[in-house]
Amino acid sequence: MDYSKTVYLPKTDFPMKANLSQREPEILKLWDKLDIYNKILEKNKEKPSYILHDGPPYANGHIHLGTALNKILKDIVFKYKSFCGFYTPFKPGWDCHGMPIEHQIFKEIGKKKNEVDILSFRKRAEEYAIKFANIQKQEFKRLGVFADWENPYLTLTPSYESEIIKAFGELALKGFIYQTYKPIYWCINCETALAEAEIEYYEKKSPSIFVKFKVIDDKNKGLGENSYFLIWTTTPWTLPGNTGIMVHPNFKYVLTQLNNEKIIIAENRKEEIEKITGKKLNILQEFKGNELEGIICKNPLLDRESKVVVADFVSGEEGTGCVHTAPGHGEEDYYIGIKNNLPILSPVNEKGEFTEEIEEFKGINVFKADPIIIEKLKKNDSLLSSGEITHSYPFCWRCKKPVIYRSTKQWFLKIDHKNLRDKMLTQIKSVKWFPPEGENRITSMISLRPDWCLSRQRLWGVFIPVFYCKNCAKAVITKETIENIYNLVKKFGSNIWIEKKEEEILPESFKCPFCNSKNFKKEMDILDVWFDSGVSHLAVLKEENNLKWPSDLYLEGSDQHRGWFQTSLITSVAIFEKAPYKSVLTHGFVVDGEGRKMSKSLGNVITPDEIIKNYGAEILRLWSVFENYQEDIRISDEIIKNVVNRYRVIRNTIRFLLGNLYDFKKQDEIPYDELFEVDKWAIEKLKELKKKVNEQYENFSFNKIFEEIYNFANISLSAFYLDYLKDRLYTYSKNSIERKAAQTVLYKILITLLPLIAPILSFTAEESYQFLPFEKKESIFLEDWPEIEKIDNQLLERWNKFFEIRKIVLKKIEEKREQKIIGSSLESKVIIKCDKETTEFLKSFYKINTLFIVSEVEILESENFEVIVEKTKNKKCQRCWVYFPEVGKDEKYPELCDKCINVIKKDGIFNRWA
RNA sequence: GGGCGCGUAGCUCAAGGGCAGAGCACCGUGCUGAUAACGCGGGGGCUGAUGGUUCGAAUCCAUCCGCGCCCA
Repeated sequence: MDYSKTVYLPKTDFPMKANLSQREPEILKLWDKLDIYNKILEKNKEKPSYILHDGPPYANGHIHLGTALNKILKDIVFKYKSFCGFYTPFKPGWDCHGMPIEHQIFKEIGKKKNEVDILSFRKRAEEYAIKFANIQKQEFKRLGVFADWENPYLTLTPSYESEIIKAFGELALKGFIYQTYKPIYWCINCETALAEAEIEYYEKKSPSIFVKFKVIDDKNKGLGENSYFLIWTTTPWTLPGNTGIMVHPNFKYVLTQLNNEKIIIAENRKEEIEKITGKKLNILQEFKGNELEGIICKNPLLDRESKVVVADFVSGEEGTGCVHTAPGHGEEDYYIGIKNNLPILSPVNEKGEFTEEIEEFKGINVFKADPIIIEKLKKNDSLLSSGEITHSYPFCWRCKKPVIYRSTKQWFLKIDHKNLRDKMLTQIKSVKWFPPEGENRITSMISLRPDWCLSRQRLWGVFIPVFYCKNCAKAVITKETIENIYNLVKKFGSNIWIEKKEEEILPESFKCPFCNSKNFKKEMDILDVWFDSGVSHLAVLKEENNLKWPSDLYLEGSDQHRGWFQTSLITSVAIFEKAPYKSVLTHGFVVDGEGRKMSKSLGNVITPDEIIKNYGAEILRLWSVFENYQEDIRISDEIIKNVVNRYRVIRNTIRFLLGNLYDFKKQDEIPYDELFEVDKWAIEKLKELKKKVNEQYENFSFNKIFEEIYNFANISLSAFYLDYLKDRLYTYSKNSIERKAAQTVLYKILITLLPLIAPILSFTAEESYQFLPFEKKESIFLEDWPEIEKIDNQLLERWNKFFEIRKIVLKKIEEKREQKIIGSSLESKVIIKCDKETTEFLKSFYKINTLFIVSEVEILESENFEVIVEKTKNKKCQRCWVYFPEVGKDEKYPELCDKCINVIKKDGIFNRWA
């Protein structure tokens, strides 16, 4: 007869096939209906808070794998901390101003910066940013991320913008803000500043000249009369702005004889210079670059000094090793100039003409000045050689004309004011960095960073709230002006700066504090967009948002060491003398299967959307913790397949647990002491898992969390405990201690496992929670985190010894299987020969044959250890499939063993769904 | 070019001076009462390269190569 109807097989509607891309939207609806985010907050509202402050992604384009990864990791932290009972409001944000959006709008409308109406342009930019913030919001929600989606922070709202004004004002009043010249890309045709993104590089023909700078003070280096530094340049027009000569501190320089003059060049450039001059250069003296530092030369065009300074980026590949330095006409020149106190000149106006600063060339276009300058150098015998060169040169993206570096006045935040740099370095030490290398990284960046240039000659951003007195030309920023602007911006937004005239933005009858004049001109530069997000801790972490300052955690990509971590720290320490975060976690970048970054040109871009459509957001969530996120995180078809595989194993284990609990009620629970020893082993393994997983959540070691859970499900459960338990679950009497004890353990495992996986596998945890066949809450996320319990290590040790022997037994069984002597392991009889101690050890295990899943075990005392497997001579019980000697002896049930006969008598024949 | 980091099996990760390991994938196989599931067994490595320190190096040192982030 068919006894399969008489065994208690698993039963559940929880499907084996996940079908995630269809099922997830259903679960999202459930969460929406429950208003799960607010329910979680409600549950913990009296508890201590844990504030994870969301770094705002840029509101441009769709989310990509990097932003998805970032938000998923934040969501995992949010869910874990809320499970642990913290009050965890999470306010998401978007960065809305700045160049990328501005650039995009210019592309769409096909106009130049000085051709547009500022207000309508800004309106368009605003619409664009809001549109993409909303798109990304939907995309983040689809990932199963819980957040206060209805109340995000946008950096373009009046309330946020007014906080930017306030922060700038505080910094200014504390003396951190100053104004000075800095070179920027400038198009003299469009008469506008250009950002890096607006530059295109093309080949250009330029003059190539070698120029002598006469030494006027050799600082006792013994150079003697008629010594010259030889420099090379392709932009003769920048020579009037020259205030220095850079040499490499470690290069070898030589003083050489050329005709009746002495020329200093790098030794390894000598041959090249000999070619150009056609003369052999005899070495008179040698120097290391840093020995030349401080020597004073004379600018060959004007009566101005030019100081020798060292810079380790000086090239040994071209030129003379002595580099003409005009701090007003180049980025590197500028930083070197600042470092060495070289004057930063800006003798060129917006049309690209020399100003009265260089009387001789006043009104002359810089490019047209080149031949004039070359001619003058030739006349005063400063020109060694002159030629032409074709090289890569920056051009304007709009008019395609060559651009120049031009210095304009810009606003800066002084990093060394009031010991800000040192204070930041101290604060960095008090912050916990995950991984710890992050501390080192940001420390070295802060130690070296230059002052922060806050000015941008752009349209899409918050205006720098400064006025210039038309009478005395001084910049004016006072407590009163800031307060007035703050109130106006809070009410009307930053457009007010354009919409209103100066006198309407200034406090009533405001007078210049320097000269009492009443005529002002407002600053038209905007703030660096990094300033916007850099003050988010001020604008967002406020009581009115139920948040608090400082935050507990910032969690962003490792590029933010230079970006947001740093800008936030600067504003925070400058204003409050304290870091805005207690800990900072960084993750690496998403790269392809070969470790290369994703780019359109490489064609290796994978989008979150593809993964969601093909596999489900759950797979993306699992991928996010699958690898060590502290390094680069790879993604490829193979990796995704791997992730999917592991997902299936976890899902199936949950399904097996659910299926075997269909008739279990909480009151059936068997107390720990009455459980079988193997059940206690499973409980101890579960405790061990809880402890490890908890530690790893605390350390944010997400990939280890999943590995632990996976190994538990796969190795402890699937490969041993569950396999072993089938006999007890399926074949013992419905309400027997064997069966109820087993179910007790499965129940405990399941209700522990679901919270442990829920922060990561949120969809699956919720889905399976809804299938629990007993009383429960509305959502898994309203459950409590499993309590950590003391582990019985002695018991685990004892069982480790058992597993060593089991491994040998399994190997021997496999040998017999290969020899086609047995198929199912239940066909085998295991004979273990071993010493007295081991004999006693093995005999102490209850029904050890069931632990090996074999029918018979014989333990014999012997000097040598040996395991023998043979085919059992017993007959197979048709109900429990175990081979017993008594099978065939009962008249009524000749196919069954004694145990099964008793079960049938007790439970009845057709008992399966009873 | 500089700073920080990474490089161990096809993939994801361990081992941090003492026999190079796990899971997945792969191959073989069992079961048919987790069945698009589950069990068991197996093969697979010049630890990115070269040189050094050491009785002994995946591990420590140097150089190089490749990759990522940031900066120039």
